[in-house]
Amino acid sequence: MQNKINAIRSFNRRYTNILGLLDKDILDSDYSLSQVRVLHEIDKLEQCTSKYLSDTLCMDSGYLSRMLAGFEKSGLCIKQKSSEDGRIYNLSLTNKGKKTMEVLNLRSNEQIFSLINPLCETERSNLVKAMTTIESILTQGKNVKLDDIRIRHNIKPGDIGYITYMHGWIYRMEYGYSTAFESYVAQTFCEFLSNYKAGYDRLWIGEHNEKIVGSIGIVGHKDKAQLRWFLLDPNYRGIGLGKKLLQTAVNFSKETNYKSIYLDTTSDLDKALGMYQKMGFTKVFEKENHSWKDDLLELRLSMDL
Amino acid sequence: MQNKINAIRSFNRRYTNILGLLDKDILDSDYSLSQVRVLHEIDKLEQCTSKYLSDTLCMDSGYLSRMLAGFEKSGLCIKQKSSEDGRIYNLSLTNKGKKTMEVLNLRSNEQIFSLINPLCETERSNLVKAMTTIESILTQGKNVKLDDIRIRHNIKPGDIGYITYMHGWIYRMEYGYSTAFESYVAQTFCEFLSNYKAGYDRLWIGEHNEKIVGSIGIVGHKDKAQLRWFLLDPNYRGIGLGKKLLQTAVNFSKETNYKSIYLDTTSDLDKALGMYQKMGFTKVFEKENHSWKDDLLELRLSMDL
DNA sequence: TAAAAATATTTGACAAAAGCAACTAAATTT
DNA sequence: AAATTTAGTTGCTTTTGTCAAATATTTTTA
Repeated sequence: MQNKINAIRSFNRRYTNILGLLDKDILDSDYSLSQVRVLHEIDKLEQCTSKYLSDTLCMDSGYLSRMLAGFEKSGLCIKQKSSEDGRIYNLSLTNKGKKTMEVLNLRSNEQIFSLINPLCETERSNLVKAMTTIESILTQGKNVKLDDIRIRHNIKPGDIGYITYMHGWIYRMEYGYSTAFESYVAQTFCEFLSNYKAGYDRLWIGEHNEKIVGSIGIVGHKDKAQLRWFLLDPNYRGIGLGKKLLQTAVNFSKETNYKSIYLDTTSDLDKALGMYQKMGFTKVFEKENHSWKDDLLELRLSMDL
Repeated sequence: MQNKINAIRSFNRRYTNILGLLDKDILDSDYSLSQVRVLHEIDKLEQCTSKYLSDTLCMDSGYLSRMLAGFEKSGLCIKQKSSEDGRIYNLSLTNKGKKTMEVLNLRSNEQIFSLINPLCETERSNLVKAMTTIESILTQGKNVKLDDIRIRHNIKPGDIGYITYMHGWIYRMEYGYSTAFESYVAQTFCEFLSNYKAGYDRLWIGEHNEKIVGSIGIVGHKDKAQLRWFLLDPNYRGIGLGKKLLQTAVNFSKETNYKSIYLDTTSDLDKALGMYQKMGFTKVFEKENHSWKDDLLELRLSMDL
């Protein structure tokens, strides 16, 4: 634990410096960092109040009041007394305010550009993935919407390994599975890729800012489609991504004229089980399997298409 | 590119808030954030100067001068005129200053603890890994020392997939290899794990804050040891990690009484090639291989033990 | 239903933080 | 030896942020 705390503190110190450097530039403009943060919030929200700002940005309300008065005086912002509650003033940017934000955004974009410009494409991507990971963990997946997730089905270098890795840590964390399970997953991917037939086999990958957060696949066996590798990063559950992936795979199976679709799963994956059943899958048989964990029932579910 | 910039800006905004919350607490102490940052730097460095502080922390030298005078007055810090350069004053903490830092560190640790306490162990680990990734990318691997890297050889869930993933993106980035290569790597791991004999086969993993940054393995074939999966995260090169991993694998092979050690590599991995030759490996044969890329020579190197 | 409590915002007074520019003293370059 | 550069200091100023009290409105309570 102490090692982790030290690593986090080290990161925080470094990142404080980086943010400081980025903020320095903003200060070249006529606005201070706090002012820009406030303007950004007003711009983002339709219904913004002073209370909201002081809460989310942790600013003194008196300080804010004066700042907002300043914005109003310089024509960036207008205050409108709420019709429902006379204590509240709704804040919004004027056209001038919006233009100002555009300029500030442009400058900020340029800044970030020059930060990541020296990096190669892979590094940039890894950087953004890591940031996305941090955000998703610290916000526990809130603030992510289904539309933010892109689903693709071209397989790129790194995908297979990363999805195997996800199977490893997620099944370990949630169900206590051993390395043997991950090895089994790797095996299934080896088979998948060596027998891969475009148009009949497919792997879908759900990505948030290029970071893989979910997967599902279809493997053809004559007229039957096998559903595999259905997995969601725990911080991306509850937004409908699982349903969307499942639907995508089922739709593909229908379009490809498979007669039925089946999948093997285990008794402890109750959440996924419910999703399968809702989609129309029914149990075909069950048997015991102790490869990855004790007391495990292996189930086969199937659905006619 | 714009997507990445937006993601980074989103992260920066969120992290500004998080750091702000953490800093709030520090301000409960008698010291301001800037003061704590300065004290921390003086504590960290043996030879610290005002110039260094104003450069690294981006602070006004006049402001710093006064702050340092304050520290001296309250007995936290002493200034000593340099014997080599009369303009320079070396800064160091007094015992009182060190004790103050201890208290501040303790408080900061508690703060971070309460930040990550609600998370589960895997999330904490993933958080730290992501932070380590960001630091390593933005500092291009500077500031990492060999001692920071831990080498282990127990295989944990996620390891196999992650190392496969690393092979995928690194060989893609550096040599343009296709997904076929990653699939081949996955295949080798499947074989490795299904034939695994403790004491004869081994996989070493180099970790920085639990993030995998390098690997190497030995697979036994009767009296010959095969060296495999030698890989370094690009941002962790040049610190001697490659040499250490290679040495570890060679030592193990000697101790296990293998008569010789061999490896297969390709002509384009010139850096690794040099390392192998320095270690005593010599070329046995070469042949063409176009599986992963055009115009590739496959080489076998070997060394008697 | 009127008084009390809570909430959103404003205002005044003030202190701390930060920045700029001119300045000293030592070292380096010309 | 004079000019320039560098490290750090000092005086002055502005900006930023805080605290407490005040105002206006709404909600709760008796």
